[in-house]
Amino acid sequence: MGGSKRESTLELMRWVVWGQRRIADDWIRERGLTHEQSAVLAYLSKSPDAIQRDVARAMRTSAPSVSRLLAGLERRGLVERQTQEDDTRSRRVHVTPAGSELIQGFEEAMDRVEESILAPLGAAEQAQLYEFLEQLASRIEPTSSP
Amino acid sequence: MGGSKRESTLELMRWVVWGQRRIADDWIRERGLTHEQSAVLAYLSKSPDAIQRDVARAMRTSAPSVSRLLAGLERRGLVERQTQEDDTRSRRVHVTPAGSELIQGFEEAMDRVEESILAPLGAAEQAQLYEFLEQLASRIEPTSSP
DNA sequence: CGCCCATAGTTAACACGCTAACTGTTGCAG
DNA sequence: CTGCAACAGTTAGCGTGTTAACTATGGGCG
Repeated sequence: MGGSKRESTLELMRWVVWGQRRIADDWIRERGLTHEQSAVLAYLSKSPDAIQRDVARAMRTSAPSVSRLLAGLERRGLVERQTQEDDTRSRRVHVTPAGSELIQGFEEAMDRVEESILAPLGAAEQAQLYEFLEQLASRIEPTSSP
Repeated sequence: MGGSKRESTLELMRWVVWGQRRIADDWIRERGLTHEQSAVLAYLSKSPDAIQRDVARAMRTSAPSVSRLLAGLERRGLVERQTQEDDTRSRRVHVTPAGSELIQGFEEAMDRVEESILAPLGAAEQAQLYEFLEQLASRIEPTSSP
């Protein structure tokens, strides 16, 4: 009680994101995965020719995180990494059949989670929210290259 | 090249939040703190009689995280914890003068960060965005009690 | 050709999030 | 009064995010 403290816009955003993770857990934990592992598997399913650096950029995380994450997935037989012949620095990553089967239905499940989160808003409001966020995000992205 | 992939609303939100953390780093890292430590110090400055459980609820994190985080702050002399006499299970936490001085100006700095993030939107749009998020968040919060 | 810098990936160290398991205390029911 | 559930806090284990330092390869320039 008390504490009718006004939350900031960004606090609300953090919180909605947290709620989304919470709901998505149902699908993800059922398969013994983490959010990050699921996201990477889903990305790799759509980008079969990616090298690790591509994964890092797409997930907006660091190279060390990707290195560890993929090592874990490889240990479980969900992905495989093979060094390129023409450039032995980079390693191409591809999802194994086991990984492919495990991540099946991920996108649809996440879409349903998002729907349930956005449900309190009407279609027009959802579209407007999307536009607002797009404007904010577009000012963030270009800054990522020092 | 390629990948003009449409991002989901929640992806955009995660991304804006990430950008906010990035900008806030300037203020926080300057003082040798982390985001979580700053947030906890700021919260404790406004809630002097809090026990650790209160901190966990306010920060929306788990009891173990708070335990470790406060142990670290205590080691640096920024907070102190003392067991209650009437209920020895709980420990009241309060910020030391050193901690109070270090966190001085945090709220204002975070307000400025938020302003810079929301700058692309006009005042009316910011208000509308806030309302949308409030509606979404209000559907999330009550769910936290199983 | 050889030096130098950029790139790809790894490892290590620290902090944090979570769950599970544990200690210790409080309080209520039988 | 005894027993047991609820509660506060801690510890341990795993996975992730970050930075810093390191290896190794690729490509350009003197």
